[in-house]
Amino acid sequence: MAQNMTKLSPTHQALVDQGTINAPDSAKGRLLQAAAMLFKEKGYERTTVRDLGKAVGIQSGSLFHHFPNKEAILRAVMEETILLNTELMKAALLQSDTPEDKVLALIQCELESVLGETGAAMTVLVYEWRSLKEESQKHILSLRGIYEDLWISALSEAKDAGSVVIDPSVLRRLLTGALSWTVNWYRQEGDMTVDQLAKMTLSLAIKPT
Amino acid sequence: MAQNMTKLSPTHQALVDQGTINAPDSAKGRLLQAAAMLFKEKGYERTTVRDLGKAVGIQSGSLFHHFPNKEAILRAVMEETILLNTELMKAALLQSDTPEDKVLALIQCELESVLGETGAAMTVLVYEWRSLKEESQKHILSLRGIYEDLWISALSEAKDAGSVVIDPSVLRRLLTGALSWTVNWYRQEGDMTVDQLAKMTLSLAIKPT
DNA sequence: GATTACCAAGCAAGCGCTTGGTTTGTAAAG
DNA sequence: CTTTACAAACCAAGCGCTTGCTTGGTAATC
Repeated sequence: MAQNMTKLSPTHQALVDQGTINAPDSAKGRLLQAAAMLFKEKGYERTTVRDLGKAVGIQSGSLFHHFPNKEAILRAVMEETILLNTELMKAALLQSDTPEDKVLALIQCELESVLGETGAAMTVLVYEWRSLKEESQKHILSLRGIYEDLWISALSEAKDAGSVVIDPSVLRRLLTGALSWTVNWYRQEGDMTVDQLAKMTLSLAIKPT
Repeated sequence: MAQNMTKLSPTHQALVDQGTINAPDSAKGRLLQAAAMLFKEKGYERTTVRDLGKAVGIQSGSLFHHFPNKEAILRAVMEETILLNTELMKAALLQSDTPEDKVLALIQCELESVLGETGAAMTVLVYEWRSLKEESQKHILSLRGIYEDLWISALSEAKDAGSVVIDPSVLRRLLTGALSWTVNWYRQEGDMTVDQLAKMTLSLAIKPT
C-alpha cells in the first residue's frame, strides 16, 4: 500500500523487509527520523516529548502508544542506525580487495553515515550515550561490537601488509574521533567532496607501500 | 591568606594573580571544578543546581549569589579552561624550535588538557556547546579563535616545511576530533603513556622528512 | 557596620507520563 | 454492498514531580 518516496538501497530495504528496522515512511519510522534530528540539534535532554509530538503532528501523550517511554525512542534511534550502518559496511567491504581498499571503504562508509541521511542518528549514537540507562547501554554496546570488529580486522590486515604502523585499536579510536567530529564542521556546500575528505583521512591512516 | 594544596604551574598562577581566572581553592574555583566534573559525567542538562550545591556543600539557592544563573556557571567553566589552556600552549610553543616540534608540543598540550586535571572542563567545552545561549557561544568562540590560530600557524609552518601534506585547516579539524575523543577511551592505568599517544598521533599528522 | 556569604522555604513553570474516551482502519459476517 | 466487531491510533486533560530561581532573613568577615 504505502510506497517510499525515495527508493531505499537494497541493504536498507532488506532490513526493512525482515522487520529489523522500521520503514522510513511508517509512523514509527518518521518519528524516529524526527527524533534523531531533534536529539542531534537540541540534545536528548532538551528535547521534550511535546517537541517530538509536534514534529510528527500528534499529541505528546500519543507517543507512548508507540514507545513505553522517552528513553526507548532514543534507544531505537541508536539501534536502527547502527544495525543499518553495520550492514552497509559489510556490503562495502565485499566490493573491496586490498587492505588499503578496505580501509578506504570503511572511512567512506563512516563519513557517509555521519554526513549523509543517517547523520542525525549517527551523531546521536556518538554523543548521547550518557542519556541511555545502563541496560540500554549494554545492548547498544554489543551491537557496536560487531561494527567495531569490522574496523579492527581491516586495520589489522593493513598493518600486516605494512601500510599501518601504529596499533590498530589505537588507530581506530583516533579515527573514530576524527570521523565523528566531521559532523561539527564539514559542509556539503563547500569545495571539498566527502570522497576527497575520505582520501585525505586515508592518507593520514596509512603510509603508501 | 589561602594557600593552594598543590602548587600551580607558573602560567596558571599568573592567570590567577591577574584575576583572569579563579583560584582553584577559592569558593568560586571549587564550584567551577565540581561543576566541570558533574557536567562531564552527567551532562549539563541532567546536572541540577541541587547537584551543584551538594557538591560544594551549600544550598542550591546560594549558588545564585555567585552566578546569575546556571548557564553562567557552564560559561565560566568553558571560559576559564580555554583561557588557561591557550596560555599553556603559548608557553609550550616558546620551548619548541622546528615545525615538527611545535606540532608535537601542541598535540601534547591538548592531550594533557583533555586527559589531565582540566580534562573535565575541556570535555565540557567540547561536548556541551549546544547548551550555551547564542550570546555565550559567540563569546567562547572568540576565545577559541585565539587557541585555534596557534594550531593553524604551526600546521602551516609544518606544511611549508613539507612534513604536512593536506590542508592545515582540515588536518586541524581531524586532529580536534581525534584528540578530544581520547577522553572516551584513554586510561592512565593502561600501558600507554600520554607521551606515547602524542607521538603516535604525530606520526599520523606528519610524514618524516 | 557594612558587605559578603549563606540558609530555609517555596513559587511558577515545565517535565515525563497516565488516563478515559473518541476516531480511524480492517476485515469477516450478514 | 452493508453491517458489525475489534483493535490500533490518537486526543484532551491533567497529575505528580522536578526544575531553575527568588525571597526574606541570618551568620560570618573585614
